[in-house]
Amino acid sequence: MSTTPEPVRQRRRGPELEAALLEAAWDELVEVGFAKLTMESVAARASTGIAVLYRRWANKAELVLAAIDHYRSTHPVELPDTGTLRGDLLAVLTGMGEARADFFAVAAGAFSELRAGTGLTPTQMRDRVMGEQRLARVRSIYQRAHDRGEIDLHRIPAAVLALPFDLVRHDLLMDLGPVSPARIRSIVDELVLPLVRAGAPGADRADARG
Amino acid sequence: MSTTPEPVRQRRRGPELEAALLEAAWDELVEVGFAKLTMESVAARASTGIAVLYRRWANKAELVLAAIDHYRSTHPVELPDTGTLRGDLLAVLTGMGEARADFFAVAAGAFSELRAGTGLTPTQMRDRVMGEQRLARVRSIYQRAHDRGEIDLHRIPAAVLALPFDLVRHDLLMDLGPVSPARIRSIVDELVLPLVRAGAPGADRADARG
DNA sequence: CATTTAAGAGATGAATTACTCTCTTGTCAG
DNA sequence: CTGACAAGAGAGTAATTCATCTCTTAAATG
Repeated sequence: MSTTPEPVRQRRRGPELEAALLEAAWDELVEVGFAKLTMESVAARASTGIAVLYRRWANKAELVLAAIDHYRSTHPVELPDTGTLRGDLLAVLTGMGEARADFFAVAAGAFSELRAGTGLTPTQMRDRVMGEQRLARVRSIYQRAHDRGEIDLHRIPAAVLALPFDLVRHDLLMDLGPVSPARIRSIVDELVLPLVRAGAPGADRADARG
Repeated sequence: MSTTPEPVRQRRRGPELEAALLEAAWDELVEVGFAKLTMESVAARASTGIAVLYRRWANKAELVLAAIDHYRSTHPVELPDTGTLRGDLLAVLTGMGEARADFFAVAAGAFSELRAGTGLTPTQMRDRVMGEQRLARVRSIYQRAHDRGEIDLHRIPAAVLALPFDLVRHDLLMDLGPVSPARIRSIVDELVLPLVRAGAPGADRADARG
């Protein structure tokens, strides 16, 4: 009976509190957007006071930037391994559409105001918000397809490799909502696969074989 | 000597004044963005008072929306006729990159704040700002190529036709600046043309001819 | 247990700004 | 020439909100 008296924590502290603050800020961004987000609305949503926010971030722009970073790093796009290039592309684009729908809606809305608040150039701002990875992380998908002999990587233009991700990003920005499975299948089957197969091993004039 | 005394107009009126107001608002949008644009800054730039603005537009959101409309309709994307699909695409994409660089930078920045101010949904907002044309206007380029026998229009997926414009739009949104000629050539020569030729007249298995 | 740190709560200052109202005067219609 | 309309100029209001500061008290540290 004399076990630890279970310390009913009444106050969050450190990383736990910080995560709660950033999530509150993110939720405010999604619901009301950058302009209508106030330090008080974030503090109220996190059930705390604005002093707690200013103790960590110098101003609204810094807080929002940190909230965007936090969301991106806690909601990564999964890199699948299905065994085929087509399967990998369908999976990663679907994951990207889901994991990044809110992200692009928020980032697009806060972009120019954040620039004004931080003094960064458009390019700096984009790299800061997007994580400046772009093609880098997904390259492994193409590398595996190359190793399997599905494609000849060094014969495929970079524009082709970036194409599916550019288009999903485009759709996310234009619709500010999820990308339909039909659209993803169209991108893969009608655009990417025909283009990569034009440069597939032994496919220079592939059809001339028959 | 008794010619008309050349009425030195001291006050702009009607359409002339309205155009000056909308251009002043647009310039403010480009220079300082939506958040930092104030009714007073627009009025000052147009050398008038804010009452003149409120006599025409009920609030800041309406003014900005009108300024965006005005810019789009006074800066249309040229639809060239060069005689070849490749030439037409290069020309129209170049024109789009130039005529729409500022446009996307401004529209992206004002988007979410405008939504809050007007109460429109994201899709309504997009159609309002973009003019909901998208593919419609440029279809004539493909139609002419079809009539010349360059392509077989009804065998080409819609995603292929939209591709170049989606990508230029993507680049404009991501870089918030002009699209390089090299990138446009890459889009046309490495992506669009290989895809449309896959569906060109008598090209099902074209290379089997040789 | 004593000490330090920071969380919770909120009052306050200062600046910005959307929007209204007033008044004078130039411009157009009849 | 006259009357209606709106441009030009600006004062003023009301609300919002970023940011600072104070004070009490819970929780971590040794």
